[in-house]
This record gives sequence, C-alpha cells and structure tokens, in this order.
Amino acid sequence: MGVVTIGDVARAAGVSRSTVSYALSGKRTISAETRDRIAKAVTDLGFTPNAGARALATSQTMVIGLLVQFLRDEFPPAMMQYVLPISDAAREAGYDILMVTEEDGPRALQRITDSDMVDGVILLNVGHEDPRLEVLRAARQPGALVGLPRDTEGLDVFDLDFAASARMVIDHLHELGHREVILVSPPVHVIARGGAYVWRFRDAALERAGHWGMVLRAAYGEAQQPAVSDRLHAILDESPAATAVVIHNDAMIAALPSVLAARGVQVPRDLSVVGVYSEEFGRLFSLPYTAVETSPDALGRSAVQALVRRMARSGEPVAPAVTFLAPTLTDRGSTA
Amino acid sequence: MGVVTIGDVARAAGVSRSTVSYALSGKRTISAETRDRIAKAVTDLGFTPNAGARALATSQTMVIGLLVQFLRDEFPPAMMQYVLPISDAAREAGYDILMVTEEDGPRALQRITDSDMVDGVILLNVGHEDPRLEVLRAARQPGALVGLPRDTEGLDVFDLDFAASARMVIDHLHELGHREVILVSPPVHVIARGGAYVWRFRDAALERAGHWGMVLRAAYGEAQQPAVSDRLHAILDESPAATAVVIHNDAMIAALPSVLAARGVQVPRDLSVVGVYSEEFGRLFSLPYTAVETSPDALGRSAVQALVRRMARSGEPVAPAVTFLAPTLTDRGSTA
DNA sequence: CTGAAAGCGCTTACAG
DNA sequence: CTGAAAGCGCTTACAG
Repeated sequence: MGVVTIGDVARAAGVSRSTVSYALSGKRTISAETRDRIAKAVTDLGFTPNAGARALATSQTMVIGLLVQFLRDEFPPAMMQYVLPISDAAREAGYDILMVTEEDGPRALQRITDSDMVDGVILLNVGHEDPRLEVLRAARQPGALVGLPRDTEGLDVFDLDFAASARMVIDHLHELGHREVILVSPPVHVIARGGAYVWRFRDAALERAGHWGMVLRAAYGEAQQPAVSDRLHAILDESPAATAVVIHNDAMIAALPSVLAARGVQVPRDLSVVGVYSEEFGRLFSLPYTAVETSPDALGRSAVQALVRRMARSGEPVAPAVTFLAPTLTDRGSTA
Repeated sequence: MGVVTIGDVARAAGVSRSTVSYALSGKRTISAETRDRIAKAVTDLGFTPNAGARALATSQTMVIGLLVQFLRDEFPPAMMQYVLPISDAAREAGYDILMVTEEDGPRALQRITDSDMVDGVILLNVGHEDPRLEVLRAARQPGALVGLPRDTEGLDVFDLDFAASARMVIDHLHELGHREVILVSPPVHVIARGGAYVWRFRDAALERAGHWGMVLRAAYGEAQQPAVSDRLHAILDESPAATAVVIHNDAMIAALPSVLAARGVQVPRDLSVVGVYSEEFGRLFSLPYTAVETSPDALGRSAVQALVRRMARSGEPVAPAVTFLAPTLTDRGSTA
C-alpha cells in the first residue's frame, strides 16, 4: 500500500535504479532480457514514476498553467469554449492543465511560475494593457496569449482578426443593399478594462460603412439580464429605419430571439441579422443567424501548439509572432 | 536569471538552509534578528520555494485534481457552474486545481493519483455505476464526489436531493389545483450511462403525482438543437389538456421561451412552468420560471471542504458521508 | 550493455 | 535559538 518507487522495481528486477529509469525512458539500449524483467516488475508492483521527483530531476513539470478570468461583464459560456479545446490539445501533447481562476491574475501567474509548478502558461482573454504581461515577461517560462494586447513584443499571440471580421460583415450587408445598419457592441466599460476587440471591430465597421456610404448606428450593449433585453429593445426602437443589425455581443445575441419574438419581428423578412459567435455557441443558444465564426477551438489549440513548441526548446528558436485568425462568415440565411 | 534556491537565501542571510526553511514555515522559533535578515534576503533575491521539491519532501502537492467530463448528452454550461466555485474554494484553502477533461476518466484518474500529482480529487457528474470509483477506491488519495453513485461505501458524496425536489414541485402544483402535468426529463439514454438523477427525480414525481391522484405525463427530452425544440413541440402537442409542465432538462428549458413564444403560449396564463436549474443558469438564459434551485456552487464548495478536511488528515477521522442538499423552490411567478 | 553516485531543492528529525 | 545531515524519488553524466 505504500508508494512503489523505482528502487522497488530495480530490486524486483535485479538491476540498478538507473537501468530501470533508462528502460522506462528508452534513452539507452537495454537487452531484451532485462527489459522484459523490468517490464514485468513494473506491472507486478504497479509502478508509476512520482511526478514531483521527476520534475525536480528534469526541471520539467509537464504541466501548463491556464489563466482564465471570469469577468463580471463577460458571458461565462463564451470563455468556457476556449478551456476545453486547450485542455484536450495539452493532453494530446502530454501536458496536464493547472487551471487558475483567481481574481488577481498577476499574483496567480507570479505564484505558479515562481514556484515552478508549470512549464509554460496560456493567458486567456488578454486585455489591451494586461497587468499579467509584466509578470509573464519576467517569468522563466514561456507563454501564449489568446487576445491581443497593445504591446506584443516577444509574445506569441492568437486572436481573431476583428477588423477583417467587421469589414466582412459590412461588405456582406452592403452587397445585399442595406443602407442603414445597427451595430451592437459589448458593454462600453469593457473597453475601459482593456477589451480591445470592442473597438477593433467597431472602428473597422464604422470605417467600412463610411467607405460604402452606409449609415451605421453603433451602440453598446449590456452583459447581464434583464438589462440585456431592455437595452436591445431600446436600441431597436432608436433606429426604426434600420434594415439590418450586427451583434458583436454574446449576451445580447443570446437574448435576441426572444426580444425579436416579443416585437413580432421576422428574420430576415423584417430585419437582417448578423452575429459574431462560434458555431458551438450558436448551437447552445439555438441561434439561427448568419455569423462570423470566432473559432475558439482553433484559437485555443493554436496557442497550445505554439506553447508546446516553445517549451520543448529544441531545434531552431522561433521568433514570437502575432497570429490573426482569418474570419469566415457562416451564412445561415438570416440576411436578405 | 537562474533559479533562486533556499541555499542562496541561506548564504545571503548568513544562516543555514534549515533555518531559512523554519523561518518560512514558522515551525520553530527564530530570533527576531535572523528572521529579519532572512526576510530581507528572500525579498532581495525574490525567492519562492520550488513546488516540486517541497512536494517531494513533504509528500504534499497542495493540488486537487478535478475530473470533469463533458458528455455529448449534457449541456456544457451546466457543468461549468460547478468548476468555478470549486476552483475558488480550493484556492481559499491553499490548493491549486489540476483540471482533467479526458474522455477516459478512469485512466486520467489513475494517472494523476499514481504519479502523486494531487493530494486529492473531486469527481464531477458521478454516474450510478461510475468506472472512476474503482480507481478512486484503490488510490492513495481521498476523493469527494458530486453526484450520487449506487455504491457510496467509504465515499464523501454531495448531491441535490432529487426525490425531495420532485415531491416539492408536485406538491406545489397540486396545491395550485393542477390535475394534469407534463414532466420533461433528460434524454432517456442518460439513464443508460448512469445519470441516476433522471429517474431519482422522475420516479419520485410519478409516485407523488399518483399519491395526489394527478395525471403526470412523463417524457424524455433531447440534448442538442434542433432536436430539443422539435421534441418540446411534440411533447406539448401530445398533452393538450395539461395545465403545467415540469422541466428537468437544461437544454430543453433553455429552449422553452422561444418554443412557447412560437406557439403563442403565455406563462402562467395558458401554462404553468416549473424548472430545475440554478439561479445563475436562469440568468444566463433569461429564464423567468419558478424553479428548484440546484445550487451548484454550494455543492461544489461542500465537496472541496470535505476533501480538504480529509487531506489534512489531522484530528479525529471523520466517517465518510452522503450529503443531500435540501431543495428550495424559487417562486418566479410562472405557476398559477 | 549496465551500475554507482551525484544532484535536483526542499523539509525535518537529530544534536547541540 | 541554530546547524549538519539524511532523505524524499527521480534522472543523467561518468565509468566500466
């Protein structure tokens, strides 16, 4: 019942501990005979190497730190869409996930890197001036970001190309002949706390609409019910002449079907709708709208892959890079 | 830039490594003078103990393994409601969370316990005959379950009292004078894979309805759109005389508002509705229904507390116990 | 092809 | 009040 160590295996197999270690790692050739004896001893005793001891000896924990933050102004399901693909991708690469959800992100990051609990970290929902980046830059371990900060120097960054997404949406509506369009962004205070995706999308949309001579009525949304539905009604009331609405706000688009039903508005007959959300999110909330696919799984997996490459620190050193995921528009027939 | 060890601190402070260790742990009295010198050295050098080395020396990792499984027939947001409170409670107790999402739960559990990566584990969404339990029982580390298995011998288990919940709902509808009620359970195949909460709620509801002489039309739901909405329509079509519907199915109740809107059904004027979901879940999906509060946060936090107590292995040994959370009905005015 | 030994960075009896 | 030393369970040069 006590812990079985490599010494127990060595004794049972009649070899030295180093031979057992090498047999397990395959880092040197072992005669077929002893390899079999060791394999048998391992099975008989049920030996599994102690992770802490191995980490101490190799300076590798095979653990990735995942820093998630659940902000009050954000929609929890949206965040979770990143976590699962990241966890899966990490495991496929042989890593486990230490998930940290503390309010104080910089402190949490400091703690897990300083104590060498992890070989690298992934930062989710990175803000324009993210206080975690200073800690990351001073850390021994590499990191990968999901979300674009102002200063990307030396960092591997992955994010959707929100500007291109906005242009794609506006172009789509322009081609269909829309002249007056509403844009619903995330809550305005999201900008203040660093959510650059708000204005990256908004500014590009305004610019593009101007280019085509379209009227774009840009509004900010809410994050929590019942304010979400109220605000949605108010926004729609304000622009009765608009023929299309673009919703770049998870909470607002999730509430849209019921709001439109309450108003007796038919999509796309009375109003065209375009969203910005992942396919999975749409399935979750039964959203039937044409949307820019945000691909949280692709983003998360890319971040893991980049991080794994950097943690391996073998081969040529690769220059850190900012990778923008090209948007795709999934036409679900909600525009006309 | 290299790692600062306890030896570096000792040298800088002019004391032995053991003294530094004791100063940090407070496990023996240190003169004020040397304590200050050590504190200064720690700050100057930026020393943080290496977690792996500490784990090796103390046989404690200060990490809790969290086994979550995202099943195809389950609603992801429901699962996530447990994860965050657990993570927060763990951190408050000084533990970090190693989150494991592998398909093969038993294997994952085996891996993290055998390698001593964790001091204890929490199993989420435990099934009636959960294959992870055999692994848990053989493990060195204690565990806590969320979800009731058939055999609870030796385990700390936390779950909502689904039978009492069902009785509470039926009693509520009976008092209001309802004579024919629909019950929508999770998908039927959830039972096959061990989701005992399905029949624990269903059987108790049927029994209680019979007791009152009510007609309970029990149906099983779906988990994914568009089947969810289709099935909901079909179920409602089948029992036109029903005056109330009880929905014990996350995906179905999330879709209910739009389905009822499509049918032109007003709640509670035309139909009374009672759900089984957490307050947070209701906020997320803008659900205005009277519901049994499932309290995922209370459940998750209780599991952590029980586990922490057991990992501390100090004081009197406490007998493992099954704890049923008493249900509460939150009246949101959707019944009449 | 294999072994003895040093070392990873801590903690904690054992001594004084 | 403090130190020297053993030990936690591994890996990996160093030797043969």
